[in-house]
Amino acid sequence: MPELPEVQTVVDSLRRLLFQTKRPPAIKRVLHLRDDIVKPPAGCDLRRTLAGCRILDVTRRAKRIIFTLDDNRQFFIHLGMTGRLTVETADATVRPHTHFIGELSDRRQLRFVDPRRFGRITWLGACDRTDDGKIGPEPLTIRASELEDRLKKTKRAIKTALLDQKLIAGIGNIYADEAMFSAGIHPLKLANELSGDEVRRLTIAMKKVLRRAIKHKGSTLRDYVNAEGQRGGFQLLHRVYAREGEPCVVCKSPISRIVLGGRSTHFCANCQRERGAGVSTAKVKRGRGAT
DNA sequence: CATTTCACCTGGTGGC
DNA sequence: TGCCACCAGGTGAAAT
Repeated sequence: MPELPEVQTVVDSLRRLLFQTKRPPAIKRVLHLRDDIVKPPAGCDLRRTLAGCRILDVTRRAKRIIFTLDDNRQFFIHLGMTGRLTVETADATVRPHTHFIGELSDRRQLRFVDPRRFGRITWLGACDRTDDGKIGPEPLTIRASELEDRLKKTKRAIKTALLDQKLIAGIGNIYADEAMFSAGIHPLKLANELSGDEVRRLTIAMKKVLRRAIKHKGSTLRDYVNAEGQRGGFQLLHRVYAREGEPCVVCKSPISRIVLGGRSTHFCANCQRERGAGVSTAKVKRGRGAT
């Protein structure tokens, strides 16, 4: 479930919690670890490897939470659909489906909980650079020209393309739908057929939606919380996602839902036209009453 | 090679 | 109340 804004919010809160003192915290020991959430599974004994490691930094790349340890060693946690990563006091109740507990130097605990177990802890070992090559650029900083180049190379529907982490990394189902609504682009439009203007609109809309979502600490539909256990608030500001049948906030026509590549896809058939330039929702005036 | 489908998991919801 | 089908923020392997 967590997409870029939720992951960024987790990272922000983790940094607040972990780096409040001058001395970087250490993982004293691993109190609990379910082995089958570790990648590569047979690679290394994470319990032993992590014991005594200092956490020098926590950052985000796409939907990954990257921990940088001593000697440039890194691992990252992907939250999958239902993962939570929190820092809690030792006496806090341990939730069901807790798969990792690391005891920190100040006795607090770093805990990873994930009921569906789609999340993973990936050990990267010592490396200068996270294996970036395999995933696409960051949506918050990509330029319209680069997005256009990448979209030109695929004939898939634009919605499907946005969800492809190799094409652009960090966008998931909620923010793909929200960004396309904001840009006034129909989800079925073919990626390589977007005009230059449409790609520019999409680039701007995507960044705007993601930034606003980060400001509201992400969307909590069910499980998602930040490292302090707090829910996000952006779900209240969704304009199309999970609003099937409800009136479009711009034109009042009912929001449509289709299934695309196995994923629920929400859009306004009036504001997001499949052919032609479409109507930029930013420009549409609410057409109330007789004017 | 590009694209689509499916499997991986658990839990919540709504219909009967 | 119980049972069951269906749905969910993701992604990588297998099939087409």
